[in-house]
Amino acid sequence: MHEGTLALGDIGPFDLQATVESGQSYLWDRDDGRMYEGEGTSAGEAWYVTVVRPETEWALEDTHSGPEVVRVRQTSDSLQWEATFDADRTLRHRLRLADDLPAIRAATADEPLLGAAFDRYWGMRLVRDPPFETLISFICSAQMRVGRIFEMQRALADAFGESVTFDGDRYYAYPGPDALADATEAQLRDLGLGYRAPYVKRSAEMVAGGEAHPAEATDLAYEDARDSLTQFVGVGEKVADCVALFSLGFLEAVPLDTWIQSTIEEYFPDCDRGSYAETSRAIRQRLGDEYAGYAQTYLFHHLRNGGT
DNA sequence: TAGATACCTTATAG
DNA sequence: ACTATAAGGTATC
Repeated sequence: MHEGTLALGDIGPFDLQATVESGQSYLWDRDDGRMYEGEGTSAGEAWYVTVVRPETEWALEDTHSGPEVVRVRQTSDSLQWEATFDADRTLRHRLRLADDLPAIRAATADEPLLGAAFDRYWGMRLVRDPPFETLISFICSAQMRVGRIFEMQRALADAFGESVTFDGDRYYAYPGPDALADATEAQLRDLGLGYRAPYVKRSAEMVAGGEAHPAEATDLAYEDARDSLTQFVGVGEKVADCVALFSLGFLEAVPLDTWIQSTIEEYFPDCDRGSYAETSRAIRQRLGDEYAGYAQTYLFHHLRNGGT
């Protein structure tokens, strides 16, 4: 068992529950099994656990080959973790612990609604999840409630993921491209994916067959990256923006989901330009260009939890 | 190119 | 109980 502690004094403002339960990542589970039961459910100092493949996140180094388990919880003054490997760098990377939150907030728009969102969830970070996992989980997110999206990813991992034991318990890694490409549409539908089942299978086949990989968009200019990501089946502009923002590090990406669209109607009506691309540009500029995606994520979480 | 419609499944409102 | 509606949309026509 590896373990470690990250002092909040070094990291800066951080909110673990908001970060992993706000609907940007569907790859973490609360250890008490009460993942995503709403705001009122106190996460307290609950542990959150996920299975990672360090070699896919650290392509340049690290020789780990199999899946590894890491769990983390937030205490009054630190982030505490336990894992099957040395998870320090992985956590810093995936939870974007190096982000300078005060500087990011200062660089976004001085709007009352946004200020309320920042105040309410101050410390929430964007995540940096692996590209394939993000691609598939957001294909699944279409017309789905956040709580059910978590369930679907859990079902996918349980059905097709590689297992690994940690501290006496069995965990399942997120299935890779090959596993999902080999799954039948019927199997995926049985997990409750509905019409998203063939999308998941076909996109997995594209990656497994070497035809394309979501990570390839990383080096493109933002809008080119978004366009490139829509080549995957089941990926339109909104899901492409989610992959760009929550995985590839395009912090200016603003996924135009139903919540943000209604927010635009109510608070920023002049930003509604008809098309996705033009409205996207307008709201991005309004929220603060380079960190507009951070602003979007705070707004989304705030509004979805009843904020006005 | 812009607009309308079908699509799986589940939960909640009426 | 039963139907309508909506849920972090996309593909197709």
